[in-house]
Parts: sequence; C-alpha cells; structure tokens
Amino acid sequence: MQIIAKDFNIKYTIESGQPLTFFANYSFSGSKALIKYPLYEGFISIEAEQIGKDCKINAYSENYSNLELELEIKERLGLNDDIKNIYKSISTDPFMYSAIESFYGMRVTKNDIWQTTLSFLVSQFNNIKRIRRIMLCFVDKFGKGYFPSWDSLAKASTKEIFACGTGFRAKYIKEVAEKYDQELFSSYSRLSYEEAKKELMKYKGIGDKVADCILLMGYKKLEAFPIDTWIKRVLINVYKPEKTSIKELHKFARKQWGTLAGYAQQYLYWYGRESKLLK
DNA sequence: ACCCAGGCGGGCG
DNA sequence: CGCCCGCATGGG
Repeated sequence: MQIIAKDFNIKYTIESGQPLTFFANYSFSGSKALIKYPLYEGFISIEAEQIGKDCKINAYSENYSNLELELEIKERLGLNDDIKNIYKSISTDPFMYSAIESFYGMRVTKNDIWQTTLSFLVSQFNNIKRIRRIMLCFVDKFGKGYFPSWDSLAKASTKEIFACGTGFRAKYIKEVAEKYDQELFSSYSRLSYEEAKKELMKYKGIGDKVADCILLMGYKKLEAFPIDTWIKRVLINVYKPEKTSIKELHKFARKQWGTLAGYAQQYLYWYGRESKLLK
C-alpha cells in the first residue's frame, strides 16, 4: 500500500512529542524513515521517503486490508488535514510564519484514545526522552511487545507500574486504567471541546494541560491548546499578553488562532524550543 | 551541588 | 479564583 503525501514531513511529525513519538520504534537514515507502530495486537510498519515537501509512504499491517490501512494511515498521520489552509489561517504574525517555515509539513496526529491518555498521564512534569523510555517499558512489561491495554495496567500493581520509572504518576496511571471505559471515552468525542475537557478533568492526574493534549492528539479537537512551560514562555516573551494566568493565555490563544489553535500550539512549541533566545 | 522537564492535587487566603 | 508547595527521576 503506497501513499504520496503532499506537504507532509515525516521526521517533524514522528519526532514532535506526540504519542507516536513515545511508543513507536523508529529510525531515520538520510531522507528515509522506518517506523514500527504497536497496536493492541499487531503492528503497523511504515517505510517513508521524504522528497522535498512531499513524502512517499509504504505501509504494511496484518491487521488491516490495504484499503483500510490507507484510511487508517491517513487519519493517524493527519494527512486529511487541509494543511495549506490551516497555515494560511494560523500564520497571523512573523513568529508563527517562521515557525511554519522551520517545521513545514509537521502534522497534528490522531491517536488511539487510551494510548493518548496513558502517554500524557506519564508526560506531566517529565521530559520527552523519559516519557518515551517509560512507554516502551509499558509495551515490554505489560503489552508483551504490543501496546498494553487498560486492562493489563489495571491488573498490574502500582508497584509494578512504578518499576517502569513512572515515579509519583504511578497511582494516577493505575487509577485511570481501572476506571477506563472504552465506550464512555469514545462518547466524549461527541461532546463539545469544553464539555469533553470537563469530563476528562474529573479523573485524577488529568489536569488542564493533559486534558488538552488528549483532546488534541486523541480526539483531534483542534481548538485544544495545551499550555506547558514552553508554550507559556513563548506566549509571554513573544506575544506579550497583558494577563498571563493559564486561563487568560487560553483566551489569548483562542482569540489569536481560533479553532485551529491546537495546530498553532504544535508549531509554537517546537519553534520556541529551537530558538534559544527564549532561554 | 543545582536546575529543569509537554503538571497535578491539595491546602490556603 | 490565584498562589504555593511537594512530588520521582534522570540529564545537563
């Protein structure tokens, strides 16, 4: 199964701190990428070649027919997004314009809800390298090489979860895994962004930022605008809003980038980290 | 030794 | 509401 993806950059997307960064195995060699992405039972394997702004993708999986796999890949990698119009809509200022230029083709991905929830429970007060190590430990210890189900983590002891290096997050992971209900969590996709966020934040360990990450990369609600330390730094230093509480920063982002704020966030985050001047 | 990382819950005023 | 604190761990 082959896809030619226009205006898609595989490296920026894979390495952008989204769930696939955390639990996929991937390697890059020149313009080529190899990715093995664990499902609950099985894998999706991808060979991709970056050709300028476009990307040639070959994918394989025993879990899907060719037709299904194509739809699956397009959805997961954000290839259905009208990226040119998204860029046009969010490049409201020079900083964002440069950010898009620097990370051209980076997409917001759509990931399995549980995989996203677990990823961002682990992410709090943590760094990308360590999040990844912990997620790969979960795959190894609780998923038998595949992605671990909520069940397998609910059955594990807090101590076993702790042993993957989760630290103080172990109790949150255990509790959310025990309460995780696939139908209920799926039903949140039918709620508005605000209502879905309120529901997610009822779980201990899911606060404002983690909820927004789950909504953005799991539910693909593009109005979600996760505010972490980097985003806060970028907004305050570059955009100089009058009020700087999290609540006010959310308002600012919505005003600046509207319902595509989540896309803007992804570019602000990486361009902000790259530009050392903010440190 | 110190500081930080894709924050959160809990307690307080 | 806003502010402050503790929290596990590893890398710079």
